[in-house]
Amino acid sequence: MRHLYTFTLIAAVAEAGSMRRAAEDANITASALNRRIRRFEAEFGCEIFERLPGGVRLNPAGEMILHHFRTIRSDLQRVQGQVADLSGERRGHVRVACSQALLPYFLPQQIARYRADHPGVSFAVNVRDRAQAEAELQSFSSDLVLVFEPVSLVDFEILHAAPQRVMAVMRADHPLAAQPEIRLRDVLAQTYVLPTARYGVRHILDRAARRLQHSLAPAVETESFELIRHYVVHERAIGFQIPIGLRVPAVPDAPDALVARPLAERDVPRGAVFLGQMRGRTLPVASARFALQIAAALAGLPD
Amino acid sequence: MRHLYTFTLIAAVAEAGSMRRAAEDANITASALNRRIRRFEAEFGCEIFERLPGGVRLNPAGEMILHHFRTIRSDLQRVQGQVADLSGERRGHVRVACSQALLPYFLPQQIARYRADHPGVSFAVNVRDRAQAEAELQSFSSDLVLVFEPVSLVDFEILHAAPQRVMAVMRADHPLAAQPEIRLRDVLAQTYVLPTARYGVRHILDRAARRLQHSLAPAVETESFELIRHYVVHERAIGFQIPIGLRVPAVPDAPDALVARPLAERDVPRGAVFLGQMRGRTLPVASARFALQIAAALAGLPD
DNA sequence: CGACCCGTTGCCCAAAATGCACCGCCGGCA
DNA sequence: TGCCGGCGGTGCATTTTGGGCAACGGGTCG
Repeated sequence: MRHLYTFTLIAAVAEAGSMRRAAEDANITASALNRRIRRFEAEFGCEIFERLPGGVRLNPAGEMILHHFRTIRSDLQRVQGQVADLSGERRGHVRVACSQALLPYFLPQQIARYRADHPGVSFAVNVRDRAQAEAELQSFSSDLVLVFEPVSLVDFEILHAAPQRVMAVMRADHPLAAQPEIRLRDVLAQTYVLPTARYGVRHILDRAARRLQHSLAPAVETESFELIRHYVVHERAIGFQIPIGLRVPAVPDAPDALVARPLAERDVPRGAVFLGQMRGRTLPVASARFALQIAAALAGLPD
Repeated sequence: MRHLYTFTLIAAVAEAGSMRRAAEDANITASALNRRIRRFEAEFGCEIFERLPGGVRLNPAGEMILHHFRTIRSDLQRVQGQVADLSGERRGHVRVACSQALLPYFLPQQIARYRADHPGVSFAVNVRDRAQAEAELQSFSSDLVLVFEPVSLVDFEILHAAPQRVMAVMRADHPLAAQPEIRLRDVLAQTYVLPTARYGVRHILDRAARRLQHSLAPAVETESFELIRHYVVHERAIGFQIPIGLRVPAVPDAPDALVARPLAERDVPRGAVFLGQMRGRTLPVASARFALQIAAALAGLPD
């Protein structure tokens, strides 16, 4: 929208850290940009940037302005969505940030189901770790977040929480695969593969290991759960994942097939997948409806 | 602010019901205004006015836009207030809509007390009946509402409720003045003066009378509680008011002095003065602090 | 000290917004 | 029925706004 152009530029400058760089990105000259910002500051009543040698940085007032901007922009999009909705178009766009575990099965299925009813609604799905996901909400970059074990819950309004046990993933012919439930100390004696500290699974395992006076020594540490999953086939190691990210047969049909066994709950407490939005925000219709569907689906999960 | 000019014009057109009249008020020509609105509609994606012979009217989409505008305008003012606050100026403006009963004693005292600490904060006080007050909140024309017995409570977020008995007001030499508590049927046998149906006191009395299979027949019906108060001196009638709007001696010092006696609670249930704001809105600092003070003062009221 | 990048400003011109005159339309009224 | 007045909308000349360009002063870094 035309009337938000100045705010867009302010956001660009804040991100770039320099007017000249932001001006290049926005395809205008630095002088024009500079004058827009100076004019806004005059109107608003105070400067919103600290001028430093080498660039600019938002001051506290500027931070507030930027937040205000993001609020009204998302609010305007919501209004536009509602208007489209009342003219019967039922269009919209849903932006979701989620943990890796939601990618292979859960989200594709849910999105497809939603789009079967509402083909006019498009989706943007971004993979984010726990901390990034919450930042996405605060900056209004995502409407919904679906994440295992969120970090701070500041500005995070919980729409639903689905408990998830941590599962050990291994080849069917792995020595531990015979047990229906696996003790953590048995895992520690084996070769195992872990996600990095940014992820909820690792966080839970770290705490559990600390309680056993152990520290974790993974053979491989990675950001990719897909790598974990494939790696355990090659080295007969143990990987970890939560049920929502798994679809493996209880009875394997081949020795190199994957099996998943829950970790004993007395060793490793269950975590939860949280569905959340920005606190206090009114979601666009499409996002709100999708959130309802997700919440229902999470509630219907086994376990 | 410059970037809200179009919205301001839209609001003016919506209020005036005609572009030409709104253009005159805004000191621009009708053509300029018309083009602004047409351009906005093109940008926004749909028309926001119904074109009628004789003028225009907001359609549902336009109503949403107007509400959006009022939201962001008030939000921007809040941000400006916060910015001023963090630079230590402690300025602000508080807009209160209230019932008549709050005018003579309660609000003047509270405002004076607040301004003693924060002389930079100014106030706007408007008298509104119960329904108008709630409309003021919805249109962001007032920050706070202080009203006896609100009507619908739609979008009305209750910050505090202070119970208030209905008091009968009369001359000290009135026959009923001897009783410490007055029965409604005794009142009905006398001459009495009532506020109109818009006011909470009347509403409560109407219901109470209906329970006694009576209907109210006031000698005088008026919108002004001040008139009621002065009238009962002249005709020895009975008036009504709530304690917060009264400051009369328990023991009168002259036969034409006013006395107030509570109506028996088994006849007339107590009502409440509600302090409220627009639901979900974040108030400017000054308004929020003032609301806290008012809530504390209401909580400390006798009875 | 020079090279470089930064924010900022004066000058000039293009683009956007406005004012003015005018059109077609519709309801009210003689 | 035809005229009048008010309405929203449009073409055109004009004014205002905003952007591009070049240059300045100030700061850092090599």
